[in-house]
Amino acid sequence: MFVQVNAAGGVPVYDQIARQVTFAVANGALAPGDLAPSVRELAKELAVNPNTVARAYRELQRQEVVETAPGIGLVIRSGARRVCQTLRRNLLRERVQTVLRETLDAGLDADEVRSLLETELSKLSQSYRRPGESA
Amino acid sequence: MFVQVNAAGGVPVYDQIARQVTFAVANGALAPGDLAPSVRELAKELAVNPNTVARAYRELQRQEVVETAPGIGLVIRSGARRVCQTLRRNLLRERVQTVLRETLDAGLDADEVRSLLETELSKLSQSYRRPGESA
Amino acid sequence: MFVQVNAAGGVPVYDQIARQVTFAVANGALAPGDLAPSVRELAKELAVNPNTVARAYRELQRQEVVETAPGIGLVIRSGARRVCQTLRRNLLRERVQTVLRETLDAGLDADEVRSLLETELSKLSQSYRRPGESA
Amino acid sequence: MFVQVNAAGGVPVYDQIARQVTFAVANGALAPGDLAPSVRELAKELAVNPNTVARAYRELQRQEVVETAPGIGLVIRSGARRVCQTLRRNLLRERVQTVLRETLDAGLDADEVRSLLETELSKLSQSYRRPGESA
DNA sequence: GTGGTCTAGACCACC
DNA sequence: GTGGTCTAGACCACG
Repeated sequence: MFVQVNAAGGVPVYDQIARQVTFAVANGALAPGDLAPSVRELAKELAVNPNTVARAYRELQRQEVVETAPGIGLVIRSGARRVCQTLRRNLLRERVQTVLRETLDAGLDADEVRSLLETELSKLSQSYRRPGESA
Repeated sequence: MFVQVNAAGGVPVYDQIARQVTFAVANGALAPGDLAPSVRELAKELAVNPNTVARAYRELQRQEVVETAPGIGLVIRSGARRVCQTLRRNLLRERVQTVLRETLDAGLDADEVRSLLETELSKLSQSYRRPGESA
Repeated sequence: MFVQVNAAGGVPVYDQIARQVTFAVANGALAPGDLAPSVRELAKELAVNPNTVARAYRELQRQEVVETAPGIGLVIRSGARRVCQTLRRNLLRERVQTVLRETLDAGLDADEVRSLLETELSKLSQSYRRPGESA
Repeated sequence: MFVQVNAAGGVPVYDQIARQVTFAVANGALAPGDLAPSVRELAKELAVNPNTVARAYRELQRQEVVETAPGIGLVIRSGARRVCQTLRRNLLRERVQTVLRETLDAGLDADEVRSLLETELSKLSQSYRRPGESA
């Protein structure tokens, strides 16, 4: 499955779930018309309270990513891919801005920041050549 | 003064204070032997409860950045500069890693991440050429 | 319950609570995976402000004894037993060294110290054969 | 000089001074009729606020260890030696009891405590064969 | 004047 | 229900 949660770290579980579903749609791993995993199934798999999964889906519904198909479940909406790509772009941009602001607030200049970023990026990007491959 | 807090944003105020003092020591704006701004004074200046400032200082004390001189105030410890530089480096590295991991998890490849970072960095770094100048 | 506080004596209440929980984990009275007594419950039982208990738990969290399970409570971490045994050993050793140094600074020689310790220990140890029995 | 203070460690400075003078009298290093070091002189030597030294002497006066000899200074009173030996005994006994209670509260049994004490005592007592010799 | 501790009570997010 | 944060204000010891 494409979703995994990390209870520690302060990030709300429902948020992690919603975000990962959004990313999956943006990537095409979930396509419009597909059924999203059921609340019970996903809750069981993640060892998480069903309420938590339900809340994640509620967010996705509000953002027009999924819709309920009565008697069937939750399906990915037709316009979801574009929506999710936008959500993803805005989310990432905001996160990037925050962390860049932090480095500049700390007193580093732009080139020190660039070198820090490149160092860490080259370290990390190796493990991500084929994301999920080893998971 | 070198510290300012932002009530919104979810980051605890006591954390913002502690971090900014740490950065000030790392930068040399506060030197070992100096008295840190008093709890009451800083609380008044930031329009924040003294307990919140006290909590920030408690963290700094635990990290061996300041020590209490009873009846005098809080003084920057002798080894503080190195400690703060280490703290700053580790903090920034961890934040950078987190956000990079997020972008890669979202399905971007390394070059897309590079371009995103460079775009945002060049936008931001202009305002930081002389930090505080326009504030 | 395994914790009781003594308002007099100068020892901070939050410290007494943290120490006693540490000892309980070291003894096995609290095992990894267990839920620590809730902040509100413990505060009520000890007739102490919830903030004070929260502060004690904050210390324990910093020492990696407990971790917060959001919406659930505080759980004893997996490595906690070893950590607490180490904390206990270091704490006691330091306290013993301090008091021994005091006696030697006071001008007593080693044998005078031994006799003082044995006198007091035999007086006290009787009440502790079955700790809590007479309480 | 027989007095030295340690600002860190939480023990009030005035307390450290008073206690060390008490011990010096108990040992005979200061004898009845001797002049105690003047407030200014001692304050300067210890790099401490004169108020702090004054407070220490106030305590000693209250405990009938010293008395003011107008125009001369503070002298050790005639009965001081016995008084100081009693003070010392009570102080040490109380400190010893406290730490023993802590070890027993921590779950150690009497023999474990004995072994802990003996280990630390033999380590420490070596440096104290001739106290102050290397200072 | 300084910091440290504690109480009381509010509000938030999460489950 | 849970913990986390913050405010408001009191009291203490120290210098």
